[in-house]
Amino acid sequence: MTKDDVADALDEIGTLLELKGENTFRTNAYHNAARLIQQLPGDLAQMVADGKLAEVRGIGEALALKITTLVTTGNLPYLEDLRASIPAGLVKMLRLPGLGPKKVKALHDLLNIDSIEKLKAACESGEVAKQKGFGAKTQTRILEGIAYIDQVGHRVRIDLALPLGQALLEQIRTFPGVIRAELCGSLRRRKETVADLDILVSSANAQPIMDAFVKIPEVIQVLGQGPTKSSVVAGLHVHGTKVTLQADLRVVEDTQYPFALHYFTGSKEHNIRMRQRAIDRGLSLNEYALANETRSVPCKDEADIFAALDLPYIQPELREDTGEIEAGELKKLPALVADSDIRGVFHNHTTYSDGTASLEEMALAAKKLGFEYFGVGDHSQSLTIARGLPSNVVRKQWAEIDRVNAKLDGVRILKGSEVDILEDGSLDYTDELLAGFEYVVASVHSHFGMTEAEMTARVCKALSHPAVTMLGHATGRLLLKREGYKINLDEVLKVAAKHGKMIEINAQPSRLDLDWKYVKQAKAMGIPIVINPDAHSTGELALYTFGVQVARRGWLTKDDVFNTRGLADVMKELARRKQNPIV
DNA sequence: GCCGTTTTCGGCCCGACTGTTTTCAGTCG
Repeated sequence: MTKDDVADALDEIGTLLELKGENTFRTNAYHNAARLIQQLPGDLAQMVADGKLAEVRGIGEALALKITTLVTTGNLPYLEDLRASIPAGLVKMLRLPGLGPKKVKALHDLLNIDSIEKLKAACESGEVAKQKGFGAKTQTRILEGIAYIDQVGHRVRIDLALPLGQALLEQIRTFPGVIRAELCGSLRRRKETVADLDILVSSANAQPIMDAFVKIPEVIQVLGQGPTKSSVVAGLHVHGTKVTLQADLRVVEDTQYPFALHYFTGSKEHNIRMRQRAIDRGLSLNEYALANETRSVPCKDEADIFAALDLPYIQPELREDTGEIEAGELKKLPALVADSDIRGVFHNHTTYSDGTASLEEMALAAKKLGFEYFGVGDHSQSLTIARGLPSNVVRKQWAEIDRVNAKLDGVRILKGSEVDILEDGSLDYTDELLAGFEYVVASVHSHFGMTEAEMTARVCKALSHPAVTMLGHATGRLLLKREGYKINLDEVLKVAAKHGKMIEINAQPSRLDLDWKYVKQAKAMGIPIVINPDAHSTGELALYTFGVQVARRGWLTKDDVFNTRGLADVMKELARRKQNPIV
């Protein structure tokens, strides 16, 4: 059982207990434990075996026992019993906006409703509105929610959400009376996907801004409008995709803005820690102030708030309560890598395989972005669907690279390949041909259905090959579409560290693996990370920025990322690795 | 369910908005 599986089980227990009407502090303990497990570094089974589980703050005797049962047996009778006692439809009903555990439980107790279908029928017949605590508006809202959940009740990738957020923000900034305005929430923390947009504005007069906001052309529906907070559904076409998201706008006084900015940036878990920190110092922190009955600490920006709580400024990407508070106390927060640190890229495609631009076009586009090197990583021969290169074409490409390099100025093409890791873990070219590349990206593109043990062994075998420089997209996931293949990344990282291999952050916004939680782990193990756009066109080279965001969420500094090095340094290191592979 | 130099019991972050209410519970973030 993976950490994610265990976390899912604990989350489910928390949710089911909520539906039973349990004390929220108890249910929160489960949700909190789920988060802790997910972000735990190292091997969970090993921790369980060593009896180290209860040492984690937030996991006590009861949770340690349940987690141990889950990890060692693969299931948990306590969860099975809970599931059996609560209809699965109730959990689905929780996804409807405006319906929480209390209302879902009431609907079940009063009207025996245990599915969205039954709920819809009961609303349409007017039964729901007759119940105590419910009314006509709630009934309508539920029906709207059932329709809404099909359209927008889902998460959206950051590359699609960001343009919509920025479109709204730009218009809001032109409203009269707006002093400061920013996108907050998970978008500001640069999560891979977001569920909604949080927009914060400071102004002396909120009402006109509220009124103007709901009239923005992108606004499809107004969900709610109060004196300082409005919620809408907004939509925009981004690269041909219709993006629809809920957007919440909050307006505060300008003196309150830093507190609100911090508050609405989250994460919730980070905020709870910060609040606790304020309480420890005899103060109360909320979205308006850091104060108590006798005094209020003025803060002109977020840095002042952190300083008032004896912390250095913490970048939004780190605010997940995964150690940033503790690192801040010790003055050990990383100086995060930035877009401007990236000097080149390694994993890209040209017209030789499934790219849309020539070698020279790609190299010139890379130069335009300020890169010193452009690494070609076209597909290898067995990936015929992507026109993988047979060995004779590889040699032809090398000759062209030499010709183009001879006339290029200020950018150099590096001879690489994205070599398939075959079913048995061997590589898709002969050792002789592999020796001719300046570097090799090894990736899995086939047989996704293997067991975890098989896939782990396959990738680990490839990583032990001396010709391999780095591992390409580590899990093969497609965000919001397809789970990655089953693989034990803890084991893969161990093998990568042992053989001195690098691991890629694939910057395609639809992929973004290695996931940031493992990026952090890889850094701790001393594994160099490479940020690759996996560009199939000149325009896609710019996607590297989404990889930088993952790197930042994974606490990486410039020194942790291989492609922040200049051309001379990179060529020297690649040559050194070829001379002395660690096997 | 967790946690403890105020502790092994009694706390556990906090405010806006909505709808169904005559003062507040539930939901949401």
